[in-house]
Amino acid sequence: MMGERCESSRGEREVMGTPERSKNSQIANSIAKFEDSPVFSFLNNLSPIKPVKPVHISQTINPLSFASLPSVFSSPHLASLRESRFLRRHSLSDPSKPEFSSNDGNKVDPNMGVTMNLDEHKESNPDANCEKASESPYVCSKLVVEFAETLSCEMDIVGSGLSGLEAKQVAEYACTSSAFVEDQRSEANAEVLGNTGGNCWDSLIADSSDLFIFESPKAKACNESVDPATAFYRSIRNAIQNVQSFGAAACGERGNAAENMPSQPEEGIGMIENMPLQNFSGVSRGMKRRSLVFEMAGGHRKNMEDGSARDSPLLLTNSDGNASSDKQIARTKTGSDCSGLLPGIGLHLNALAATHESSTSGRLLIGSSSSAHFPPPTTSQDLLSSYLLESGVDTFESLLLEDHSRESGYIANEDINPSSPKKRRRKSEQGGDGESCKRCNCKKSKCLKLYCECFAAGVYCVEPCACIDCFNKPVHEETVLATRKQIESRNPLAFAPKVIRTSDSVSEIIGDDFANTPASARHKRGCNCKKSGCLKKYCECYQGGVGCSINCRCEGCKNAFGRKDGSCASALHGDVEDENDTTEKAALDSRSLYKACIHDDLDQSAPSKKRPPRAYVPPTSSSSSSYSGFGAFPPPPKWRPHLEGGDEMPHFLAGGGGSPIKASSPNRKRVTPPQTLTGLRSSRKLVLQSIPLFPSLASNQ
DNA sequence: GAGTTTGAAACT
DNA sequence: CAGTTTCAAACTC
Repeated sequence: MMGERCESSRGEREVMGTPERSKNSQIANSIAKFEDSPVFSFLNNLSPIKPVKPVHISQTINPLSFASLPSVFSSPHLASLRESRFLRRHSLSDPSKPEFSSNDGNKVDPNMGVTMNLDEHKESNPDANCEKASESPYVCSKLVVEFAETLSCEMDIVGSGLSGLEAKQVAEYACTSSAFVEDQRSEANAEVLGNTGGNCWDSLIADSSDLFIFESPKAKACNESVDPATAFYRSIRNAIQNVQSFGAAACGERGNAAENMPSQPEEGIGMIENMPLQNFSGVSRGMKRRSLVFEMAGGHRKNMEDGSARDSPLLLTNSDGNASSDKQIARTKTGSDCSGLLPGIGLHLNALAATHESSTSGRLLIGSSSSAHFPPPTTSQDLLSSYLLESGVDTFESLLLEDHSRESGYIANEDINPSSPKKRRRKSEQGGDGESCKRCNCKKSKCLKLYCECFAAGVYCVEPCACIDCFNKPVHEETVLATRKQIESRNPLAFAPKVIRTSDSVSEIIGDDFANTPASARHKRGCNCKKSGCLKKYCECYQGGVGCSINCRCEGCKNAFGRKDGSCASALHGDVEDENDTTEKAALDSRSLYKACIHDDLDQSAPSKKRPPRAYVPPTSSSSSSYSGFGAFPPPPKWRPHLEGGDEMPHFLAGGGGSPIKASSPNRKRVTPPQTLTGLRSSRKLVLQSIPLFPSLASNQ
């Protein structure tokens, strides 16, 4: 019967491996099926295996709910990485392997939502000690693989330190080491264990190692291993620990790290054990946030890993039998989240942010701002993240102003359910984090056009949306994807942020001559305003908080952040000759906004009578630590209006130069290559260099 | 809350 | 490619 279970689960996983057919619901169903099955009940009664609350597969835009997917923008490189990883992991858990032919009845499907007590398992398995010898290095090697792959992905995206190739080589090295250990492990199993039990345990680890809270004696034995993979892993871990210690020390005012470390030594060790992976995964998680939404298709494979292994409630307790909390589950999720990177332009931009961040700060990207779904900083790595944030390095997200401004309302604030769209809007405009409360109000577009802010932002509509006949929901995934694809075919940058802006705070931190960066350099394209004078939020430039540039075709531009003609934003200096009250108000707003922004770092309350454009809401003091990464409301960027006009534009947005993306701008808005990029510093160059990672839509079709 | 204005997006 | 229509947000009253 147990063998059948293994077979069954394998078959199911193979099905799940088919992207088109692997869905969250299937995962949920499979988990539920297992838990509801008599077999599960039987196991539950006979063994220390305990059910764990299944992970809820919600329909919200929870990044953990949606696997990343190879959307049309998915990077081939990453895809290959993911693929190789997938295959490797799959083979490791291949039931056809000798250990899977075990007659032992204690086989447990990796996909099952169970908690397994390691000690109990060992007791039931007289060869556990032998298994310890063979398995530990394997586990470590798995970690090495996970980490190295994560590193590869991260480095690939970040573009700093190691090149993608180098990182990949690291990953390959790790894989080689892993294979070596795997071979040894197999031999050991064959020699010592033969066909006896406990081998499904190996498969469990193979499939779920990244999820395990694993600090059993085996893991400790792992630390004693001398295999190169383990050594590699250890060195990396130590390095990161050092950084974390540094971060914790630097965050002394927030409480020392020790205070925030778990009281349970085991837990603490486990945390450290998992730190490297988690830290990277933190970054990736944040990055994933935005694009997860439409990534269903590509997420299937990931679902197989994430859903069946990582996101499954499968847990291993440590030797003390301490059940790991859900929190730990989240922490233990590995950095393989990189698979979720770069699914779409938004993601790429997230990656850009990260690139910019790492390249400018010269620091390894460790940790990220915590997600709203994640616990507040209570661990050393969280402290480190906080440190980074407080150091002004909180701006992976800050680059994504437009994304922020749009997305911030869609993901994080699901607790607001105003009675009417306008109330909702008003409420969002009045609330402290009001900007994050926006929801769409579409009536005719079915939320399948760029008119819909949710759709345009790459997120599903959520309940608080007041849209009518909305199709922008997970249940209409195929429609959404098809529509999105269609739109992207028309304009590959349709879902790109309308305004790209680097982080002022970062610039300040790194000493960038911020004033030398024209606001227009961040334009995706210019506005086309006729009547608003670019002084109202009708104007995308104004709304985005950047000045107009020659890319704009606006008439009578009075953009407070920089006029098209390149003149300084006179509105900011009070010399605007307003033609009417409206424009005057706008100018006042702009002044207020400017004041608010320039004092942002000191006083994060906007003194303006009206709320500034939502993209510029000064962050609350707590936002940096509580806001959730890219998709979920990045702390409003610390910014200043850019007073210089100009016509610089990122390469990739310009659609020229080395970018594979040709922006066929609707309305034929000029999307021209920058005439000069002299103002771009090295960090920005790195950002641009990473753009070619975005495969054009055409290349994927 | 209803109605108007606006400009992006979509369409022809 | 230019003109027109549609659309939903922004805005006003």
